[in-house]
Parts: sequence; C-alpha cells; structure tokens
Amino acid sequence: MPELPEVETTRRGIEPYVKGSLVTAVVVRQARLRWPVPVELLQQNLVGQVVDSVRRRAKYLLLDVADGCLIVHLGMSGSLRLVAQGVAVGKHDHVDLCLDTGQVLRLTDPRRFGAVLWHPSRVEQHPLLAHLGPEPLTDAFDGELLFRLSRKRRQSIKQFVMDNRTVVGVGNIYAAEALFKAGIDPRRQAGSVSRIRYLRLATIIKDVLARAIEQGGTTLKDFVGGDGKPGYFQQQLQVYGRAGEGCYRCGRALRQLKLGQRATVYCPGCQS
DNA sequence: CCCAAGACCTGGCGGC
DNA sequence: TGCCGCCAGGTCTTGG
Repeated sequence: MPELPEVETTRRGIEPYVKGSLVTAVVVRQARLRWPVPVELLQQNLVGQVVDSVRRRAKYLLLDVADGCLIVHLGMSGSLRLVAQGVAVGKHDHVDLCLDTGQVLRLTDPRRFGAVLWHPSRVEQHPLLAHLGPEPLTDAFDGELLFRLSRKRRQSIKQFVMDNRTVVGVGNIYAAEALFKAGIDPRRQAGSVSRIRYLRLATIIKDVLARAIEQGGTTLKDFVGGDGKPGYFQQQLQVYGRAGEGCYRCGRALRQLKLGQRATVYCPGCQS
C-alpha cells in the first residue's frame, strides 16, 4: 500500500493528534511482523512518555520520545489510524498505542511485512536507516546525483531509482510513472542514460511525489491517511495498473513486463 | 562491490 | 461453490 506519499500523508494525518500527547499503554496482539515487535522495550520506554515529534525518513515513521524513538514501517499492506478508545479490534489490528487523549493509534497490517521497532538513541544511526540515500524532495537529491551514481551500473534504470541507496521513497508506482513522464524505457541500463535525461528524471520524480502528497496519496485497495480520508492520486496515474490499455499520450497499448520481480508498465511508443 | 533471486505474509481475483 | 495458481504498494538477506 504505502509509498512515500502515502506514508507522508499518514504522518500529516496523525501528527496533530499524536504530537504532545502522552502514551498510556502499548498493546501488542501480534508481535510477529517483519521482525519481532520488542514488546517489553516498548512498554518500558514509551508508557508515561510524551511524543515530542512525528517524523518521516524514507518510508519509516518516527515517533520521538525523550529517551529514544519508535520506528514504524507500513510494509506492503500496513496502515495507521487513530480510533477512539474501545473501538472493536479487527483481525489484522496488531499494535495499539493508547494516548491520554482517549484516542488510540492503531497499526493494521494484513500481510505483516511492516515493522514496529525501538531505538534508544539517535535514530538516524539505526542499521535500517544508516545507509539510506537522500530524501527525494530535498536539494540533496538531483539529477547530478543520479548521473554520478549510475555510471557503470548495468541494472535497469527502474531498479536503480527504486534502490533506497540511490534515493529513498521511489516505489513501484511512482518509478513507473516518473519513467513514463521522462520518456525513458524502464529496461534501459542505468549506466547508459545521459546526464541530460537524469536531470529531467530527477525533476519529474520530485514533481510526481510532491503532487501525489498534495492529493493525499494513491488509494489502492483501502488505503486511507491517518485522518481517514482517501487519496486521490490514483486518478492521475498514467501507466501503473493500465497494462494493455491505450497510452494517454500516443494511444498505443501499454506493455507490462517484470523487472526485479516487479510488474513494470510502460509505453512502447513514448519511452525509449 | 554489483546484481538477481529468495524470503517473509495474507487476501483477492480469474479460471476451471 | 471450491480449489489452485497468480498477483499485490517493500526491502532485507542470501548467494553467485
């Protein structure tokens, strides 16, 4: 479900309700997520603490308290919602953070690829975060970086831009969309793409992600942001999920193939 | 170091 | 209806 725009939408949705409130309890019904949820650590370190800030790094949501940080990843199918205390618990509602406001921050994740972890100090140094590339919407990410990192790389450009060491937050949907808008064939070897094309691609990646965030993310299945509102970006998708249908630009049938085990849709006429 | 494939899970869908 | 194979927004881990 969540790519960066969906995670950022979630962050913005929950921040007003979570920031500044005190954690009264942590309830873990299913500790077997991507990694075991450290129940004891969470209860010892979070309960009685005030959440100072709700941040995002890549697709990780970070809830800071005085002595450390709660790390949440939504995986493929996770979502975070605020519900009133006492709301019935569903089959895939694995973790609750109960707040002194009477609300509960609830993690739902059917596929359990998500994660809930604790880090006792500078969270940027957590092994999962330490080697991430730059945030796509900052000046640290640009076409020069893409060009430089891509030299001598033989993997496809799509896999290259989806690699979190290159830049974070470009998932399967937005990689396909950005490459379509940039007119680049997703199968192209990263190292064979020109500097000029990378400059344009970086601008497009920023634009696509920023616009998706503005629209509240892409709603696939039942994604909703923390405020319960659906996203509307799916109405803007040019290629993702449209294999076999006509290209909006040239009319040719969009094709689908696999790159790095991921479905990849592109236009044989507009992308080369 | 680079790269591809495997692994982790559940649920929904199309086909027979 | 029921079962089977395939597919799905991520990314760590393994093996060549």
